[in-house]
Amino acid sequence: MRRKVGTLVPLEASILDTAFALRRDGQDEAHGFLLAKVLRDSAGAKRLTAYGTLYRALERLEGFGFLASRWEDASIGAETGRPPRRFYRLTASGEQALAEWLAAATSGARRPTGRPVTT
Amino acid sequence: MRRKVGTLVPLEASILDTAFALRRDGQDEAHGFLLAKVLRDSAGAKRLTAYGTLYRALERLEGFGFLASRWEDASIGAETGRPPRRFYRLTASGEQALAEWLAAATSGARRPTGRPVTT
DNA sequence: TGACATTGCGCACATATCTGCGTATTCTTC
DNA sequence: GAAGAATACGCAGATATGTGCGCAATGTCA
Repeated sequence: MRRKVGTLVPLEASILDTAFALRRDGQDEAHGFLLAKVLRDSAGAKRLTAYGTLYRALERLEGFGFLASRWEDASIGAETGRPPRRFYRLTASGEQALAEWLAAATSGARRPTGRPVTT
Repeated sequence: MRRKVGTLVPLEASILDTAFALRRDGQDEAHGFLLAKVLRDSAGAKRLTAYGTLYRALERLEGFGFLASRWEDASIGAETGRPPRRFYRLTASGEQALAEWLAAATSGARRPTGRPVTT
């Protein structure tokens, strides 16, 4: 898809947007699986059918410094029989990148998810 | 299937047998997923298609005191992105139960897995 | 031996993360 | 504007464990 440097691809913008919305609702951190669910529900539905896509996007966003991640306290995962979760948090530059993307989007192209942009 | 009290069902015997064989090969402990693979390979193939079945059998065996389990050091699971593993170890009474089952099996009925009984 | 109760077993799915591979889309360059 | 390069996306599968549900197999009792 060849990214224009310094730009977000729509999925990345959706992720940052979702992380932003979750934080506004008191959820400072969210793991990939949760983000996937929220995205799937809120977005025009069929968005993000594959998890691999999301996890790779999260990796990219962390690489850009737009998200920061930490592993869930490992001792929790055991005993629950649940895989360990990786929590992502929106960074200041991530927030800025989102704002810029939204600004660019309103002045022309398409909007992030298909759902109402964070009000 | 209604178990005759104090008896092992074939799957349980297969598990204990496999755990015994693995220990003989230097593997003191094994997690469910590994046991499933070994069972699937060694047994007459089609055995144990469902993991749920195995995990429930492991639970039973632990309840009987024939297996003891411990969770893998939790910090390992994170960073690898792999679910935490639960390691099972054959206990003395488990070994005895297996021996009794084998004795009962040779004097009449079917053998554990379909594969050669631990030589 | 036949009826009934018990329970093991298989199937499907949930929880989380990640990798490989091929396709499709986008950007850049001529 | 078209050709080519870069890469995001979807699909499939691996790694581990667990639960819910219904059928089938087994043991017990009359």
